[in-house]
Amino acid sequence: MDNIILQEFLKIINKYNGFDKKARNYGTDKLLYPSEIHVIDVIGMNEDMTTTKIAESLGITKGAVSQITAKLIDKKLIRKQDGKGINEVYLSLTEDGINAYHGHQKLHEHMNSKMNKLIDEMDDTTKEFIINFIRELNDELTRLEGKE
Amino acid sequence: MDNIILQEFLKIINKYNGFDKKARNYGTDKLLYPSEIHVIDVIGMNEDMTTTKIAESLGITKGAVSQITAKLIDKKLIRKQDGKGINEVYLSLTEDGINAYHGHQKLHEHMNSKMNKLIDEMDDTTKEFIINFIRELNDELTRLEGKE
DNA sequence: AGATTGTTGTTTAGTAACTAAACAACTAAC
DNA sequence: GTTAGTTGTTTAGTTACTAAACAACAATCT
Repeated sequence: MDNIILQEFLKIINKYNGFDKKARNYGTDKLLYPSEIHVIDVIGMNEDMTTTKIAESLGITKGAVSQITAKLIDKKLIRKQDGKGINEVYLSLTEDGINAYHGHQKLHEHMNSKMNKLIDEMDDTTKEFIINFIRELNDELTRLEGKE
Repeated sequence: MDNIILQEFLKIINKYNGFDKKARNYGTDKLLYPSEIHVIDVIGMNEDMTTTKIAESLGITKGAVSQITAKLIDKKLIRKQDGKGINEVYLSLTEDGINAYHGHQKLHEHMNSKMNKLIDEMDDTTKEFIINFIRELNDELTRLEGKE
């Protein structure tokens, strides 16, 4: 009985994971690949983002970010501006970029609002339990990350 | 307060997801890439697996499987045997392959047993709630999969 | 028998998503 | 003024695929 929870949990992880793996339009006329919408997402969520900061935020190299942003500039979804620091270049969304950003957010918000609704229905004891459960699981995963 | 649950939940998904993304040895002397250990996993879990059945099980093309199995045969982790059906070729693990399979299983079992321990601590009402929560979330994700 | 259809697995060329490393361009500091 | 430390870029290489053409065989149809 108990491992129904585990099984269903793993199913969710797989599905959520696969969710951003397809190329989508996000309401624009351009096809956006997963890596591209991820970059748009961090630019949309933060101000004055640079190549280096995006790389840190996504946990990839700045070379990779440079390649992706070049494609996004080509598609006219982002643009470059002079930054404050030395050699710094700020990346910001164009109008089309903002549309894609909102399109992507909307998809996730739909799912997140569903989750929040379910969370709201819980009583406080259950919430406490879940928070604990999730935190301990997180710790365990962190511990396992370095292994072998 | 409530969105702590959501945030931590998303963190777990990301971590669990990234878990099998690194090349590992799994106790053998060969470096195994994610796609390779996934193929070893399905061969280890099922009997009389063929290229086509592995492809279906993993949701990728048989061409992709053919490429991965060629590398695994090269690394002497799997071998081919005549199958029962027409043109069918069964793939099975070598001794090294079995070791890698067990090494991989052990890592996941460690994590799953941790989860099961946490689940065991819950009372039945909480369990009911979680099962419901997870099922509804799963349905929602399935519904969103086809969108846009 | 001979041609068509339906399987099996393989190969090829191309793409996305990276990394690592060398590089250029600039400034600050010794 | 040279060295060191940033910023972003480019290149070559890798993994992990896909799509499509292909070969090899068996079963069916005519």
